[in-house]
Amino acid sequence: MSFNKITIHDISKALEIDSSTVSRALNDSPRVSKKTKAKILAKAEELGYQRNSLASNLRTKKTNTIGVVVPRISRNFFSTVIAGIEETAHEKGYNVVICQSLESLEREQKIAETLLSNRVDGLLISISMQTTSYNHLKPFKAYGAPIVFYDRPCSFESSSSVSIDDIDASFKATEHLILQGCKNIVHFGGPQEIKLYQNRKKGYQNALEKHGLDYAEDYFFSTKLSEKDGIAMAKKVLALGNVDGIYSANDTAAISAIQYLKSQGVNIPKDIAVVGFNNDPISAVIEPSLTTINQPDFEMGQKATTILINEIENNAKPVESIVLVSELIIRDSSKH
Amino acid sequence: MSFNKITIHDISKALEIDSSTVSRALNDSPRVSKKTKAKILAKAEELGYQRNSLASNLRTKKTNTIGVVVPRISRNFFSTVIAGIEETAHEKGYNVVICQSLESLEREQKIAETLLSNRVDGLLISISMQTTSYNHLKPFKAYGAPIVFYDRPCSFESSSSVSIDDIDASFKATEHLILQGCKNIVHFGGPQEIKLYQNRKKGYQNALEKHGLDYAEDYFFSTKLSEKDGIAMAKKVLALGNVDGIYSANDTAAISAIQYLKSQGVNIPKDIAVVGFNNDPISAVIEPSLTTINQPDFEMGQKATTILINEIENNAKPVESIVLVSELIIRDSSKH
DNA sequence: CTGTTAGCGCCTTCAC
DNA sequence: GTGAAGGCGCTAACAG
Repeated sequence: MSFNKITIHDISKALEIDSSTVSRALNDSPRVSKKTKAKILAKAEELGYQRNSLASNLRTKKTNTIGVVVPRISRNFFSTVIAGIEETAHEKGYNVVICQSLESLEREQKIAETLLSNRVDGLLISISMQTTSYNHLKPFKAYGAPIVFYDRPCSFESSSSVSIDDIDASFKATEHLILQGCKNIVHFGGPQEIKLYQNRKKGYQNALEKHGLDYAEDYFFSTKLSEKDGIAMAKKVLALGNVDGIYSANDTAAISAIQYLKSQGVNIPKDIAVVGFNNDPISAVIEPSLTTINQPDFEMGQKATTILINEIENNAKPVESIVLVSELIIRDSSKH
Repeated sequence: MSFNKITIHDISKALEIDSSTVSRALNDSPRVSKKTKAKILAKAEELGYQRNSLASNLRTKKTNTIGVVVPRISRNFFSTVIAGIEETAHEKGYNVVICQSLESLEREQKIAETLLSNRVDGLLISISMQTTSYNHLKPFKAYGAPIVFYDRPCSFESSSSVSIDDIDASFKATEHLILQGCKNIVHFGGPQEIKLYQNRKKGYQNALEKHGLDYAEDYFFSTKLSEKDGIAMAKKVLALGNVDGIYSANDTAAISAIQYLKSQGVNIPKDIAVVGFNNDPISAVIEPSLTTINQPDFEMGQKATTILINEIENNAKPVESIVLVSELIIRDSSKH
């Protein structure tokens, strides 16, 4: 098992050059002559030297790594945010460590501990649905590692957060239906313990109010975001009889609802117009009649990362709360 | 900026107990009396001590971390594999670092370098579509860090690989259509530079051959796996006129094709039966008429991780190639 | 430009 | 059971 574990000292010995010079050369320091630099790099290559970042990071107290905590990578919304995070991070010379909390506080706590013990320079986190206490995040601040909350804002000490204006997006969506002439608009909502879904409901109510329409309890359906919810709700819609508009806070539900309604002979969007979130690129292909709310997800990843790196490198103070705005993609306005 | 950077020495001083004992206590060594252990843990808590894994990993030459390279986390297939990987890894006390190559060799190389320099104990990798040379993986072996290839096998030195028997899955899918009475079966294939899609085509051809059906070039459509391919292919199917079965190597394409065909008045599965891959849980809801091939994706993640950890911990020699088998989920066999 | 010295925070012999 | 000493691999003063 004589494995190849070459250190700068091996290069140093082989060349009879001090290890500190070797270190400088490997870090492309300007304080080493081109000639020796070349010699060192050649020898490193020859011996199959592989830098040990653990040692280097320990010494410099910097890992150039950002920890990212995400509820679930498989959700298209989040994987797009991650893409934005990675783009900006790599651009600025940072690595990214992605961890899934799976909406579990316990996992989130464990993740936080590992990330901190591995001394990430900063943390980007979208807290789990279960998270109500933030003790597991305090050590980061105590260590001088900034935290930026994305998507799910959170009033925790002084930390930046980047999120989407959900009330505004919902308001736009609902108003769009109203302006098309809808009078009986149903809202497929999400779990009301979550701020996000509270806000979406609020935007819906605001739009109704502005246009003099009444809010009715039985026009609000709470879903658990499962795939089958759409169908169940579509059935309720049919039972109500007079529904002419649906604003869905969840694309999965909206799509299966449309599918079901169509199979029952309902004409979408003529009979019932639908607005939902376009979190899945495939939904546009599958369901072109769905007017969608386009969320600035990628942009959110970029923005959050930019803010975080600024706090890491320049000790910038938190910007508190940045809110991004969604836009409506209207594919079919031929209602009525 | 007086940040809280407590080390074992701070605890050591505060308690007048040597740092080596503190270290032992924090690692729950049996060679420390319960009493001092309790005292140390209490003090650690009190001072807000946070372990520095960089130092500890540097010293022990073990990170208890597995590097995972995945082409794209947003693909449902891969995120399920990752779920399997994480389950097994965490069970056995390992952390997981997930990196996306985005099908780029250049990124894959950079990722490999960072993972190795951070001294992951082993690597799980599904190589990018661009990858043909494996020089970036050699240093892992030189370092004694085992590699396990998952999903996209790869003959690289002696390394284990876990993959799915694609020929078998395709054969089953096609045979299922034949046994239902289909005679003119089209295959929606993937890029033929990729082994996976070659194999899927081969399984399709094998089934035709076994049942005495001819393979026709114009019944094979090569897709680039984009969302729009399904519709384009559905149009070709209609142009052919006599197609009564579709075996799709890609669920996205299959679903949009079905949607399009239905919109053109085709009865699925009566007129044309379809079998595709169920890589997206939503597809089952959206398109219940799609008979699906259920891939052992989660299982693959678990298996690959088990093998890797075994190689890491017991220096087990590679098992070369493990092949997992898919099963068919028949939702509607009422063809004709 | 290069070498000397010291130490990041932790763990692990080896003593006692 | 606990302490003393040394070093994992690298880098950052400080010299010269």
